[in-house]
Amino acid sequence: MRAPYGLEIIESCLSCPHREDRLFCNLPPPAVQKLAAITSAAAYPKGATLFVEGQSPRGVFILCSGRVKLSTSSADGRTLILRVAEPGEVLGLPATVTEKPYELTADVIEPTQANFISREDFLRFLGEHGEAAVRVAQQLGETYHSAIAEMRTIGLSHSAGEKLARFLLDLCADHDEGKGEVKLTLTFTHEEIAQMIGASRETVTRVFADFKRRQLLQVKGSTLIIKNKAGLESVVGS
Amino acid sequence: MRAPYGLEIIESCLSCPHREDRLFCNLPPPAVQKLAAITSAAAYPKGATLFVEGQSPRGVFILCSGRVKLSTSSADGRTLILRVAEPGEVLGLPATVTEKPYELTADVIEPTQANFISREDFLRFLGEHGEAAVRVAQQLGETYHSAIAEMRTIGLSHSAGEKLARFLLDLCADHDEGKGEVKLTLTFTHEEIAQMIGASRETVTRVFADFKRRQLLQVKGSTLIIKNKAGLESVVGS
DNA sequence: GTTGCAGCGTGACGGCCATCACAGCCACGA
DNA sequence: TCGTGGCTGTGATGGCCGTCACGCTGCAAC
Repeated sequence: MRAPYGLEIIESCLSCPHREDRLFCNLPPPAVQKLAAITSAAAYPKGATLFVEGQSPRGVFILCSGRVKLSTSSADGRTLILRVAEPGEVLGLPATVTEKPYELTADVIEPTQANFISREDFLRFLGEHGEAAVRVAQQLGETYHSAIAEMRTIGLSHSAGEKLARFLLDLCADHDEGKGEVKLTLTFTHEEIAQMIGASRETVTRVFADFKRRQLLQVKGSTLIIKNKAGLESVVGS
Repeated sequence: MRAPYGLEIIESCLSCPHREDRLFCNLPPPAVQKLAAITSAAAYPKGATLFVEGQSPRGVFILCSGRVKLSTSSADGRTLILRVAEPGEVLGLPATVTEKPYELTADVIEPTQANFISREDFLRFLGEHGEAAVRVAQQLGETYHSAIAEMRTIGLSHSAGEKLARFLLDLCADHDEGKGEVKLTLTFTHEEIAQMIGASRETVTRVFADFKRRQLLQVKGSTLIIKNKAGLESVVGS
């Protein structure tokens, strides 16, 4: 799935395979050059933290490879995971453009390479290149969309089963458009899923067991097979 | 609070008192003129609907006066209210810039006057005026912020009391920075509050009763007095 | 007036689920 | 080879809160 990037990617992450379909593709050459000039690349090990909720924004991170968990947590230690960012996404954008504190915490869960652009440079760049600002607005709109989707799975369902079903169907939608039977690799622990859907770890385990019993899905190691998508959908609409 | 606008506001809503601190203030004169040219004003009665979740985006609405409820709802009739937009806000922005369906439904709850700009005109305008695109990005960032805040009140709390306390404290933060005792007018029914915090109407009633009993707040008609803000905060952090 | 309706207050009941507690299991390293 | 730590599975328990049901108030229309 993801290419085994060598170190050279650090030199020029702008040439990574994700750029063509992402934020700053197809900008006029001078803009791309300017962007390259203010960009600095770095590698982050698993467990590293790009930024923390409440910090004043240092700038944006453009993900080249790896995966980053975006979460918020309350004083008493409860955590809510909003989403897991994949290569090509830009992190810290809302906080940077509004110049308000980061609203989320970004933790690396798979070794990651990312380009960093400082707030000052980034804002100046946006001011000088209107086309880029439009792209930024679009990306923000999409981020907002996904936040709303998350709100729906958490806020509009009474039962934990409903929430998990919604979550799994969202996964399907992202990864595959298969009709009858969808196979995907589950890269989350029950604990993490629990924090994404607002439930307890034990409940996730139990609901999974229930779904297996009802032949809705099947788990082999870390691969998960949705046997009956329609069944899951009926769980949602119960 | 809000001035009793006459009909002339429909002619030139751009001169309404909210524009100076909002989206398209301080743009260079040519941009403002262009904006005025593509803007059309209209009045909407209580109960009207500006747009519906799932519709393909027609354009953006700039609120001049009135209040508009932004909500999403599930197949089985449950409704989640995300927020209530006040004069000066721009509605439909994320959907319009991403050219994806509106993700929310906008219902007028107080007679409203709004400026409309069609999607085509708006996108062309953004492309031609980079400064405006930057403003749009900022507004989107702030909308995102508030969505995250909402997620926290719904997702990070176990008890309904916690959710209501969070909700009330957010209200305080918006309207007043008083330290000890905050007075504000509650323009929502229990039902609506329930839909905002993801609870049932009866639970909201009961929790309010509980808070009154514990001297945390006091209700007289439609005015609500937070007697003990610290107390509410301790409810949140329980 | 009175009729209707929208919103609020309150009791009873039952189910879902968070929590605690513990037991297997697997990978990994000493 | 044995520990150790992270993850998963499962039972028992209790409490919160959603739901149903009903009564109350206040307001507006006729």
